[in-house]
Amino acid sequence: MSVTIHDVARAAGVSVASASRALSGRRRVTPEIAERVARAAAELGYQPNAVAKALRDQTTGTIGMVVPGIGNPFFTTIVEAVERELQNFGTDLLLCSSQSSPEVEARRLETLLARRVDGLIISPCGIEASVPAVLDAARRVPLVQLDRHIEGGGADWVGVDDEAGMSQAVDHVAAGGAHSVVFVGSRLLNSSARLRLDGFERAAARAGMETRTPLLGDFTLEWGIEAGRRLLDDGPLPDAVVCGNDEIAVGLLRSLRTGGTRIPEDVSVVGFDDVGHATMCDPPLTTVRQPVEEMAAEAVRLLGQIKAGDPRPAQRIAIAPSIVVRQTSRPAAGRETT
Amino acid sequence: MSVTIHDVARAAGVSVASASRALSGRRRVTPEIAERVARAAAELGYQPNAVAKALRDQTTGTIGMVVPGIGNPFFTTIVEAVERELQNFGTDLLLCSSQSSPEVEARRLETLLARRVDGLIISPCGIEASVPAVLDAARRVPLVQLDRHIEGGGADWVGVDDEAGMSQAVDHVAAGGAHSVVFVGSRLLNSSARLRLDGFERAAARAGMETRTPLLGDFTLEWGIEAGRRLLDDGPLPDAVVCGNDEIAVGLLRSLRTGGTRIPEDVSVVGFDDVGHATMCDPPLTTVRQPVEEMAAEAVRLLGQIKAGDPRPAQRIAIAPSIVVRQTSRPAAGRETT
DNA sequence: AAAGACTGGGTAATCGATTACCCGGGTTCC
DNA sequence: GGAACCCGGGTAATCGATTACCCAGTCTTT
Repeated sequence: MSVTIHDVARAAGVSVASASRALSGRRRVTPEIAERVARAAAELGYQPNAVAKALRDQTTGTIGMVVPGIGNPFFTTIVEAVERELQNFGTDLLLCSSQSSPEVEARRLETLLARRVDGLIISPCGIEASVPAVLDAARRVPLVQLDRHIEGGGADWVGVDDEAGMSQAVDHVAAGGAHSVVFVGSRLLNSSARLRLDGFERAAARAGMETRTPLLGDFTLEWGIEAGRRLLDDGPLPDAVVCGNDEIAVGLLRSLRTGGTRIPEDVSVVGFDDVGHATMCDPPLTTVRQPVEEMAAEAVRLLGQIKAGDPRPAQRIAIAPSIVVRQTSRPAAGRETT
Repeated sequence: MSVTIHDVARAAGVSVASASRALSGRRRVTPEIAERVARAAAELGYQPNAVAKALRDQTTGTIGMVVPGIGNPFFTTIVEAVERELQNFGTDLLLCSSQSSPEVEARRLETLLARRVDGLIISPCGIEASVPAVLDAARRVPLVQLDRHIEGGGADWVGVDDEAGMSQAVDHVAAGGAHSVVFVGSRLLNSSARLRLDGFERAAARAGMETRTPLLGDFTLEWGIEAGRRLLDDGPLPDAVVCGNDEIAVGLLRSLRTGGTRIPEDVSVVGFDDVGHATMCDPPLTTVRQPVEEMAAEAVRLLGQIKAGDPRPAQRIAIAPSIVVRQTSRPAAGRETT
């Protein structure tokens, strides 16, 4: 059994109230008592019970975070960013994975709420399927959606302007001389998948580029590799491929190159996210960078502003991404017709 | 304010004791009361407060896990495996990153203990630096070390037999005809780094192979790339390179190949861990597989056996790894002298 | 010098769920 | 018919930290 404030008080020969005051410093005590309590606490190795404190204070000092999975490096970087950001507030992170399943997601939200987290940050795995669980949670505790979001405006959101990002990607390959472009992304179950495809299609139309039916699978390396093979099989390659995320782009790169395609001479490839290893694939990947630190900071800031139960209009904060040009795309200078 | 069991009891017109009994089923109540309580709970949307329950029961239903970082894919897979394993027990995981810093690690352990986790799983970031924090934590709560461990036998451990793994790696390249081999690993701050180097050196000596001074950096892709460049600069390449983990191996592969080296014709490369993308790099990586699921299951099982404060000799469970041969190493058949 | 303000101490209520303990009414058994 | 038991209900203690509230002593102020 561990040592409580009663033990400390007894050892110091004072009441629990004095012990608590001496330790928290929230009311003056005589130096004499402060000293005795401090010594007793140190000798006994007293460590306050956070559970009891949480019950009494009605606040746990934790926020819950639910992401589709930590296998995807984009989510691990955003989790790390959120964790760093929360450290400034002495708040701990309870991390859960929904394993891209709306049922698991709903269960995880339930247990986080039962544990009385002070707030929630979630990247919902489904655009429609996650609606009830997310809205229900948002009604009970401050909640912000980060990166992905549900349809409708029921809950706050911080993320990137997918439309603007896709515009940059498409305009960039167009400036590099591409006339035809194809999109390789994920099935349209979540908001990122949907908005990036939409953004791509609008941008391609605006740029007057020729497109084909998009290839939609998962946001994984495996699907990128598979999609590359399909492109090779399906006859003449497009001038450019714009991908829904970097995992797909890296996989695609790999299978196009093993198929003998030169990147970027034959085909330009652009990713999305700018995860760590985008710089380290071969050749280094041109991609649309998500300002992860800024998004995390903004999400935490917004979370702090929300007062539970306050019927305030939901905010949507879309941060502008920027393209970072590396070596999988032809530069604007080298304009050549195919 | 959220709905408590008192609200449910009042709505159902019974005492809190009856409400609690009806909901938990831990003592019989009349069907009449059971029914009324169930209806009241459903109507009010009652959800038990896990904080209050934890305080009363002296158990939180959570275990804490501390890993050096979730950027390293090996740790994300092992975290996922542990999470899956714990689900079977209705236990939640509180995940923390030590950011490879013993100070951060000690702080994280403190806050997990303050939150009264029922147990701890840790992969200590330092072999010596983590000793006090780990032993102190182990004294207060069931604790098992997973993968990495501190020196001495002060706390239980589940991991892989690094020595055996390295033997397999070295014997495999030797069987493929290699006469010289170099080790590329991490600086010797943690147990994995140290034991893998030791294992490598003993195995190389036993196999009668020529070695050079090992290259030691970090367990990262970046270091693998850098180490590859150094090998290329330092004159004639060895017949084989054995790496401390897969990240290093993948990076090394990349820079050796861009330097014009053929893999595995000129140099065999072997990794360690068998993380997901080892199959998907180019060419697919020969590596020593860690049985992550089994390790996670064993760690959870062991954790369940430990009774806090029970002075029981610490156990060390080393699971045998096995090499998985892919295409970065010459097969035993193709024996050729260089 | 008396009244009021201030200081620093202690007692006990509080947070919410569980459960030890008690009690009254109905059965059972001799 | 009366003692012993069982069953199912309620009251209140418990977990540990914080703090509202109270009180005694001291300091100010007029």
